Amino acid sequence: MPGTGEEEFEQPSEILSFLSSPENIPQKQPLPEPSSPACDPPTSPIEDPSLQNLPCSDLDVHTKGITASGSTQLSLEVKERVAKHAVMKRRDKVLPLEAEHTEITFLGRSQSNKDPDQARKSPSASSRAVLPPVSGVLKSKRSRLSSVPPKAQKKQSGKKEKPRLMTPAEYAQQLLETHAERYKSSVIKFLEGKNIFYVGGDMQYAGERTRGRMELILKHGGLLIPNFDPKIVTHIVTDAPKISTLRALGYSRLSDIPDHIPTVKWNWILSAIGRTGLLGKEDIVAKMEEVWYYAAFGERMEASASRGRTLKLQARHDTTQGLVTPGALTDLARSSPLLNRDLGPLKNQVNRSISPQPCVDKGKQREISEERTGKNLGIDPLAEFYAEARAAHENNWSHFGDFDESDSGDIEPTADEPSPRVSQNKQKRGWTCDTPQAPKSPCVNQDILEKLQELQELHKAKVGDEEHWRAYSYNKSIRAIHIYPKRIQSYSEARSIRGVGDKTALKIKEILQTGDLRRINFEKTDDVKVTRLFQGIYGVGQSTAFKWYSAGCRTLEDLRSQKGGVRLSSVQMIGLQYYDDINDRMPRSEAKAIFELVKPIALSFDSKLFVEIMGSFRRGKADCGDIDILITRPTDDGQTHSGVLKRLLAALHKGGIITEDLAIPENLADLECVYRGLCRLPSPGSRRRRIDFLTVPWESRGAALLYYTGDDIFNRAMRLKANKLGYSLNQRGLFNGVVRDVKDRRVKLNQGTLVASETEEEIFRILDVPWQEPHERIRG
DNA sequence: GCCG
DNA sequence: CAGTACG
DNA sequence: CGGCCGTTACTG
Repeated sequence: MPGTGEEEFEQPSEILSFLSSPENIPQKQPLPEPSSPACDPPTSPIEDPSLQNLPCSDLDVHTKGITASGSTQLSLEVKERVAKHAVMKRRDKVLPLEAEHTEITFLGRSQSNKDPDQARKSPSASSRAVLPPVSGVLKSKRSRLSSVPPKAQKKQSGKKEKPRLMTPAEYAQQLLETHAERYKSSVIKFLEGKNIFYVGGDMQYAGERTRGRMELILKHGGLLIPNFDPKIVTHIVTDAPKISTLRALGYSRLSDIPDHIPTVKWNWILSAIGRTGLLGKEDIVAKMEEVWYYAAFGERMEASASRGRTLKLQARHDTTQGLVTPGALTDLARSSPLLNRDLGPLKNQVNRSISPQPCVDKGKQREISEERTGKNLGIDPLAEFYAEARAAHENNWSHFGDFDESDSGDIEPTADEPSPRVSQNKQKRGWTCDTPQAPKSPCVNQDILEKLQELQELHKAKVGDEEHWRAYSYNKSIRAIHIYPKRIQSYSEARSIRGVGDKTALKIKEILQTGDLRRINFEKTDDVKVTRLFQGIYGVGQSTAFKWYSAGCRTLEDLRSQKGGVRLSSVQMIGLQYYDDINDRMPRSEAKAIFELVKPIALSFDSKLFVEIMGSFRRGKADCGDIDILITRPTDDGQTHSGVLKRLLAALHKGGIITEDLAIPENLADLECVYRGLCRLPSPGSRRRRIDFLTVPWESRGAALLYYTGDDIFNRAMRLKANKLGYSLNQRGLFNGVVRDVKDRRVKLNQGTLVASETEEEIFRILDVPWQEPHERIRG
């Protein structure tokens, strides 16, 4: 990936001439072998590395924490609404328009209109609100990918800790003496009240990494303890191996560490830093109570876990009373609650996509942004570390089971000491869209998952609604099990998980007992295998696949030779031709490269266009199945984007970027169009990639962003919730007062009134769904 | 398939 | 209209 | 027992 993220797009004209240069001759892809292994449909995509760990409890904290009273009220209202709606439904299935709701609607809209600038001031807004082309989503993504230029921070840190060699203890001591002035910058002091002993590894020399980390600890309100003292220290933070850590502590065994002092990895702090834009201080602090999750050594985990809330009290006790905590620091922390995003340009880059609390009410938000505008801090010496934190946050580094040591015998929290995660997981209510999920990649129930996934795929390939919903159901159980923290031990434990019913629990039991699931081989019949193969062709579903199977076709070659008289549509023909290309995912960088060819062309037609890449790319995935591009345009000058898609497609065709059309909108001049096609990089050997364009009216950009960002499961969950609340949500907006057919609830008799559509957060808020960044919207 |  | 696809 | 996203959009 090319680096800095600062490079500007090439000039449109250059691009155009490049595109039309004769050397870009599309080359034919070889046809895939009939039974090539790649024929298997893309099953269970690797989990997104960009996921973060937000346990479900965030929901609670969300609503009671920073979330202002206003939104709590909204919450309540939503609850009432659900109840009311349920009753109404039973009676006559007609939805009332409530007066109180109109008010909310009004509030919602006024928020988005009143202060359009505000979105821009908030660094995270770029991903939440639609912005003019310059500061779009892409930019924030790019800057995140790139590493922050180290120059700026070197300068400052060089000034302070000259070449002088210091031990970590000495450095810590020095910091303690001098830091009060230095860290008046506004960040969330989530380490306040915590006395931290940091072990970097080398006890003789405090390296750059150690020094930086120590500064970060102080910067976030933590108290750095130079020399370990179990009476003072509340947390040990270490990335060093067991031996060196023990040496630093002066102990000989891990068990010598007092039980009340959790020993956590640096990730513990990193992940908190990574959340500073997403959560408020209380939320982060609460989050950090889950020290067991970041345990540095497996065998120390229980000690940390059982400590639980005693820690909080104790920490407070130890510190605020006497120990250092300079007053100035505390004051500042208090006066600037939510701020770590305005630390100058560098910092902004790093944190740009972080969002504030979704539900923060208007007044509060203004407060914050005003406070922010006054500040003018220079370059943050710690920018590099923020980048690191950001990355950790997004890449889900700190997950359960990620221990440096191999001796993790009893990772499992004991049954009588259920981890916070367990209770969260057993949540009995709530919508799928409400809770950001962070599946732990090495899942303790991996074997079960694999079997169920296999079964799901088999059912998915079959014909009929019944099978369809069966597969759907498997998907839900799989997700539930994936986030279940413990190894499932029994039928009843499996049953206790929401989404796992009798049948699945029985299957799990069989897997536990025999290590196998006979049902899989039972279902894995020849027709399913072939059907699955055929459905890998774009434009072929269960129905067609089965038809072809019935006609005697068994391989892709059979289809090519039209065995049994089967006929392929033109789209299916293309799908067959590029079977492997279409079914493979592309690296994120390639999606970006293609997008960066496309965007300037569009902008060359009209510089006011909003052109953004959506889908899995916007969700931060490392690989993308396709490229989804959203196009719209503000209408404040009386113009629209009508017609640009037509021109754009023509240019892309001419440039050999778009090679095949799969679906062309009926009227290319409409403001709202969907185009699907294949494209490729204009370089030799490049493969065909799926590309989609979606154009929408400017007013519905929020709903469109929401829809086009996905993922699919998240969207369905949002729409389901909307429906249950009496709304209707689609890519055009959130509607209220929809009257549905009494006989068939799915049929709407009127389109309802528009409630929200201009910004994503508006829709989140009205539906009372905690705000989630694109990368947090992964449910599949 | 699961859930209400 | 059914089938397929999109997130 | 009915619902499980969308009066989604495009193809044929």
